[in-house]
Amino acid sequence: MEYTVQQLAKLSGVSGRTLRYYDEIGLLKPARLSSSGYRIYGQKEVDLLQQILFYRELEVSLEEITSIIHHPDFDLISALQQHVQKLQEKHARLEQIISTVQKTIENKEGGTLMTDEEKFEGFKKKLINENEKKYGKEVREQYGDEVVDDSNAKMMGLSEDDFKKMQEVEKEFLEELKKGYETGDPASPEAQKAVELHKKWLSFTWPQYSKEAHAGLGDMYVSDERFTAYYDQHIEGGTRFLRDAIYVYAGK
Amino acid sequence: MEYTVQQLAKLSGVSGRTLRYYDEIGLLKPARLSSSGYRIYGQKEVDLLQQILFYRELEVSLEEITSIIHHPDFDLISALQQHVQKLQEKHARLEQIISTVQKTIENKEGGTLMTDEEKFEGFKKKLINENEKKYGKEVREQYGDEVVDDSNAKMMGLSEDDFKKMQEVEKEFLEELKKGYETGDPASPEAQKAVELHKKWLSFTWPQYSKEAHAGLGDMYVSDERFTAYYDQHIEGGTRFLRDAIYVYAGK
DNA sequence: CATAAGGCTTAACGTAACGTGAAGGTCAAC
DNA sequence: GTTGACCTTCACGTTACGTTAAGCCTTATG
Repeated sequence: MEYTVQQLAKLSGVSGRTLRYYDEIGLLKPARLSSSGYRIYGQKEVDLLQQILFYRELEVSLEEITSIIHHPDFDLISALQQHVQKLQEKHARLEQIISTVQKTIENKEGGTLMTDEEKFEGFKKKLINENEKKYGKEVREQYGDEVVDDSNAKMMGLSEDDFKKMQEVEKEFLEELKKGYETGDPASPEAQKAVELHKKWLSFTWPQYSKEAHAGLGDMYVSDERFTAYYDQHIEGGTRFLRDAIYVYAGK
Repeated sequence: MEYTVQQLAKLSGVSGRTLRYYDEIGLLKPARLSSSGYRIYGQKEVDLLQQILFYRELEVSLEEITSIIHHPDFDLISALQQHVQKLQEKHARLEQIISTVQKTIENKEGGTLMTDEEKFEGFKKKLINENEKKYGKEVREQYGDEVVDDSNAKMMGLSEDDFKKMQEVEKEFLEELKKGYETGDPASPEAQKAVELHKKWLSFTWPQYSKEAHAGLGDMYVSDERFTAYYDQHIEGGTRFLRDAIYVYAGK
């Protein structure tokens, strides 16, 4: 059986362009040319194309396929074994990616589809989770388990009403921090008022307040990129300024 | 914090070229240019880049990322859902490919390392598995479990000697089919002899023969691409011809 | 026999996401 | 003042083809 480009294309499912390309790069040349220059493929070429498509399925590059096809002494097995390993890694990675995308969707959906009540619940839990994960260890080491657990318990125990109040206080605090920052002086009345608002904000979740702990928290803010990012998002350099203001407040 | 190209590159792990490219396509523009034309990135750009890299991790195209980043009203969720579907298809496909590669390795290894006995065993088991997976359901529905199970049992029970005989009969059958096909007539003596050889071949594994079942098998051959590919590989259009010949033989 | 439809050819540009020089300006340090 | 490390803008290379474009060949039909 002999085939022209289009016939072989239909037979094999690849495009005519692909066959011409394979000819161009020397991967699969037609058996002969017709008198008018048409490419004519024979049985051998059909079989070869099957082989090529097989390796292509395996995501082997055409360059490698050319090697495999043209050098029968090519170490096929170890090449395939390496290949299967790469595929498995890719497979695992894809799994990871899919689950991340799904989680992202869940979160985003949560933001648009959940009731305010549910949102509130989810938010609180998430906050505690994140705090636990990122700072739990550090804080536990410095202040002991009781403080952390109490803080979490208190946060979970917050009513939605209190939570809203807490958010309002935070907003007030950020505004005052900005005013203070503009004076450039951590000891300015504005900066000190900001620190007091910060203290008020903390009392929503802190079991008991101490100036030392407050100052320590300021240090953590500065040294931890997540907090730095959070406060600097509102005021560039605000984190350091807040720490300095807390130092003044705590008389440190 | 302000960064030049190279500094942000080190910070984020991408190349300088990548940052210039992102500037070029409007995905991430620097906060400003220095007096000498250097790109200067600020905190906002660092955060944005983080977002971009996050979506890139999820294999979202830069074009889509641009949409997501620049249009807050972009339908993120359905975009991500479509995306996750694509990823899952890719995932399933990869699985398929991996199993194909592994089978190939097995075969190649078998070809060089296994004894003839083992080769023979593996081949039979593999055949049964594949038949079961692809046609088991169909055949079971049509002829009942007993026929299938008996057929499998019989094939497993074949001696190496019988198996070789079976292969010889198949070869004879294919040759006769070709002769019949060349006459163009399914009722020709050659074609009918081919059908008889096919019957003989079947009896190696079929518990009992019936003309109805034989004719049904002919239909399945034609409707199932795997069989079509197998028979047409030897004789183009041979599958349909075989079915027609079986019809004649069965008086259908 | 002319013409139209469809298949064939080569040539050459387009794609995605950058890598890799080349040619030349800028900046901090010695 | 001169290295050397950075920065800039071109601009071509990469992979495996897709997509016109211009023009020749073959076959069917009026």
